[in-house]
Amino acid sequence: MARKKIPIKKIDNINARQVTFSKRRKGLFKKAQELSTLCDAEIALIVFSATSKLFEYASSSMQQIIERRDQHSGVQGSDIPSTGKQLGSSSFDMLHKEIEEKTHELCQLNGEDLQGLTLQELQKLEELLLKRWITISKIKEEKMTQEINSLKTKEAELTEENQKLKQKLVPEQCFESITSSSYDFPPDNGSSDTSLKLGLCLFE
Amino acid sequence: MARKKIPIKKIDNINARQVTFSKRRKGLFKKAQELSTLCDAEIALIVFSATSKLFEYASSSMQQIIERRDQHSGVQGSDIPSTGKQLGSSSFDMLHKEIEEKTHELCQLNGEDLQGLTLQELQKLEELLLKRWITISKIKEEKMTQEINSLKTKEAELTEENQKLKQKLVPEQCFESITSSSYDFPPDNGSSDTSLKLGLCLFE
DNA sequence: AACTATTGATAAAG
DNA sequence: TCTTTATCAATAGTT
Repeated sequence: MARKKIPIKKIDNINARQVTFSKRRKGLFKKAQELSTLCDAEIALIVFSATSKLFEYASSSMQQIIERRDQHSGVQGSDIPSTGKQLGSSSFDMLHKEIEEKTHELCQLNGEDLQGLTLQELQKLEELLLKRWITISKIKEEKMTQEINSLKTKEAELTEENQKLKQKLVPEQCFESITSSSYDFPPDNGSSDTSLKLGLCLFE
Repeated sequence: MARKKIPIKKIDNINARQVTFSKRRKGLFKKAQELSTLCDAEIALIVFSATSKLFEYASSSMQQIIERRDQHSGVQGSDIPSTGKQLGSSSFDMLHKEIEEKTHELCQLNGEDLQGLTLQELQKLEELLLKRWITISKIKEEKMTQEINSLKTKEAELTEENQKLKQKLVPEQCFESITSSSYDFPPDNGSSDTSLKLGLCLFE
């Protein structure tokens, strides 16, 4: 590029590396912004320095672009049928629907005026969305845990009541069967155990 | 850049725009790769063309870099205490722990040799990780839904049995209380309703 | 896609 | 760090 051509390999001199990083980073961000403007492209650029400092550029919202990429990857190469939704998980469907609605709302609000916002405004918006997402995830998990615990408590109480009722009945009378279906469950193990031991094999 | 200087604004001519997009995109990716190599930086670059085609470069693993960025953002501005983990959601903790362990394992496996892999190898690795993540999420939700449904079924069956046992008892004898604690639940509403209506307000 | 005249980016120096 | 400047690299327009 200048006074001399340099080989593309890690610059040994720490100082020179720092200087080159500053210069080239600036250039890279400029090129990204130009490409975005000239060709109407949506671009996200994340750079971590060797010292772990974060620099980033996004032509619109960083989070939005990342999610868009996730969708692409998911649609392209996913061999996973949407099992979760096929089962009667109405509560999750409602949550997902709600999140999707809100995301859509956000897109509409910003629409094409996204270009008019400052980078700072966009970044704040983006961070806000991320936080919401995290919050929703945590709330969802918390709710599900609560429901599971609540149901387990109910089960235990009902089982206990059943035991006592049976004790009352047995010594005094009839041995006739009381219900048609069997409901003497084995001690709670297996299918109802929430713990998952997934046989993960990351390199196949 | 060449024969003539062009203003940095959206190129009107569609053909010219397409050509410029190809050329400058190639240049941008090269610059990103060079900066990464020269200065030991971790870089992720996502580009969507105006026609929604996805192009991406990542110096290591795209997903890893995005997650690293999430952590940065999260640590900086998160006002969310980790509520989920404080409650006794042991099953989730186990899942999270497992995922974290596997991710760590992956990092160690690649280590600094990440640079030695080809871009294609890295992209495959990255896609694989993303797929794993999606799979795990879906499996997790499916398992939880199954457990909730299973518990609800148990509850219904136990309740039915209780009803029948009570009918057997009541006409024949004793009005003494059978158990010490009360377990006459109100008809299932409120706390155990999995449906969430989160009062989301995305702009505050 | 290939060429080339220019502009733009930047390595080294101050 | 900022500026300068000599050079190299990218690319707009052309073929």
